[in-house]
Amino acid sequence: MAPAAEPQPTSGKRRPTISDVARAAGVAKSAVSYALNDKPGVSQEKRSHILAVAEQLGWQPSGAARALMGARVGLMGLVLNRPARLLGLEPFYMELISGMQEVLGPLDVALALQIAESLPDEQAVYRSWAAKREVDAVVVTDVKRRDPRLALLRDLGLPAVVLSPPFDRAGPSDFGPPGHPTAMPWLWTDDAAGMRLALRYLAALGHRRIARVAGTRSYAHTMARTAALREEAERLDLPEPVICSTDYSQEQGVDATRSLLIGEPRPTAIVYDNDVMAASALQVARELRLSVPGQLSVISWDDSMIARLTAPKLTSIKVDVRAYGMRVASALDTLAAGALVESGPFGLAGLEVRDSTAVAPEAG
Amino acid sequence: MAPAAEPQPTSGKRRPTISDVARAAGVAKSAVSYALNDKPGVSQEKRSHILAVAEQLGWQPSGAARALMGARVGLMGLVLNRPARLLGLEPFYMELISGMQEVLGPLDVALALQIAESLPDEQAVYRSWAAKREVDAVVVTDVKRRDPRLALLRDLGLPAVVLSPPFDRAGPSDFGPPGHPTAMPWLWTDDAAGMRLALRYLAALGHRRIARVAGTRSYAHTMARTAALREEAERLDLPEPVICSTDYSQEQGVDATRSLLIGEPRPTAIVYDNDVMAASALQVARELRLSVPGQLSVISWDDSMIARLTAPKLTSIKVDVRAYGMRVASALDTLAAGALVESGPFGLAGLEVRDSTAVAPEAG
DNA sequence: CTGAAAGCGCTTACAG
DNA sequence: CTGAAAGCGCTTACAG
Repeated sequence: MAPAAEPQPTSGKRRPTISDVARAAGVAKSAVSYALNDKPGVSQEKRSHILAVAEQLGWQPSGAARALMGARVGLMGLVLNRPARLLGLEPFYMELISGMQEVLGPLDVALALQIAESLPDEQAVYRSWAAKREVDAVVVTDVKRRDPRLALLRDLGLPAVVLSPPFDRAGPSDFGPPGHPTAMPWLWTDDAAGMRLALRYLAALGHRRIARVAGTRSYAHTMARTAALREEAERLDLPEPVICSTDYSQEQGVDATRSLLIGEPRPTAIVYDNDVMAASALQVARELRLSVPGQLSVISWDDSMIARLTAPKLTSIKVDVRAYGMRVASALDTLAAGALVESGPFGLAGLEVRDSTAVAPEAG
Repeated sequence: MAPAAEPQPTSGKRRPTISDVARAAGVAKSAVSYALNDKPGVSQEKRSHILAVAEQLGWQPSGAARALMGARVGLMGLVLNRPARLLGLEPFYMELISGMQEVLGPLDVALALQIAESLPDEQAVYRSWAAKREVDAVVVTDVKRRDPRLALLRDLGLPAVVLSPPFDRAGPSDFGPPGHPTAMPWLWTDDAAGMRLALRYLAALGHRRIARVAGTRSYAHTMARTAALREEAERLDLPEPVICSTDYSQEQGVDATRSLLIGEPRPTAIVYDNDVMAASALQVARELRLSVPGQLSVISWDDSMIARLTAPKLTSIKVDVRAYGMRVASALDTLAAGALVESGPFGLAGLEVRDSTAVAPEAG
């Protein structure tokens, strides 16, 4: 944080520059610059005098001038490319942002938030940010296979943290071997592990007909979940799970749930890709006179506040999104300082068991 | 949005400046500047030639250099000063932001988001932003009486949109008479009207013992709601409503609800200051074996997604937060352009009637 | 260790 | 209408 509330020298006046400080301290501009930036070139005595004068005058650095010199601008970029109407509904982002700010706030860096309507729009934002040096680094979410944004960011030389699992074991092309730091590290929560956990738990409860209401199909994290679901079902000798794709919205969640529940054979458990859809699923179950968890078990993803607001409360795959945000923020800071960061998974997925899951009806 | 995807001239290279454009076009730097900024001083012919060359070279303005000259920086500031852990829970902010971006995105301006831990921290952020010219204007929320931030922003000369109702009829001191545009306009949703609406509806259903679980007591909007509640209750000849203050969190909402419901006389209806607390109230009612809406009517505020996820769905005081955000954004843009904006209320409060309200038990 | 000077990329009076 | 020049606030070689 900036220094505590100082009385404004003379409000409305032009604010002091290093020339003013130099004049007041009786030294050269360069001496002031060295002192202020803690660089060699001034005696200890002069240094402290200059600092005192600067503080007394209420001097503050000009971000514009420093940015002109190529310094960090103290801003990280985040472009959200989901339809705006869905954003208010995703606690994930607010929690991510609040975790990021936990780290960035004390560093005095803010988050530049933009909402884009399309992938080209999002890329235009990156171009503009890179050209204007408006941000030090960006975070990229919802990555698709051969995502054009990644190549663009590399060309632009804009450091980025990619919030996505890699597409295969070997990892994406500009990914490098593990232990190889890069200016575009991938940092992901362990989607596959979360899915396996949920599936094993349901299987242990005797469920066999397990369905899934997934988010956007082309995202890497969706694909990671899907692959894990299929593999684990096979390993557990369960029938192939039915998967419905949605855009994460309440509406599509409701539709998918309804079609699953009126289908044959009816699943006894459904895993959802977010809390919002799982919560609306409860209403569909009620509408169809199916008791949860008696006749239908429901597992949600994210474990946001929503999972605790419903009745019954939702069993949820839990990721510590705030801690994830903090990790992402420190990666951004490292990149902004010109250093490199290693790719890798973040944290452990857990299962928060609440009241929406129970033994399968046949097994009961 | 920036122009569509152009192939990078030579990626990794130094990006072109107006000097490069001038050289390539065979004109003076000043001519380029005039042409690029659509100012007089170049012939039409040269102008279009310069524009073509600039585009061909992939020239982009340097935000830093322009900011040095005092131009707009294309960034609006929003400091959130609620505890970070509560932010993920407030759909209000995400909806406000998404509404703002609806307007700001096409203007190519981003939102600088900071989370502050305290009022002094928040003020430090404003000082720093003002000194570094890091934002063009800011939005201020959760205003208290004699809020020090307002005087600070005025002194700093940082234009601001204040998201709060005024404290009294005459309005705050730096508020000016209606119809008087200012660099610090107040824009508020009609809290008083929303509260009156809710109260009249409950009274019409026969409720008399009506309680309220309020948010932070010192905020102007909380006070506006409280005043409206008291006045309207008196007008309707109802007993004075009991009011519990909270910090908007689920936990405090639960505590307040429980203490109200085990108190004597027990209220037959409770109005909540947000959706989160109202949703958790349903769980307290269940815990105490009180049926909603049979024995207890519940009204929430905000009408976010949460109101539709609970069972029963919540009757909610509805404000079009996204539209509000759009209005706020255009006010910010006007201020950033150096013009003034009039203070005033925004939009109409409505009541979205769902399943959490019914006739009062005595009247049933 | 210190001081005068050039330069970052742009805008804007100021003479021609 | 055009061109050479100064300046925004800072940093950084470069001589003393």
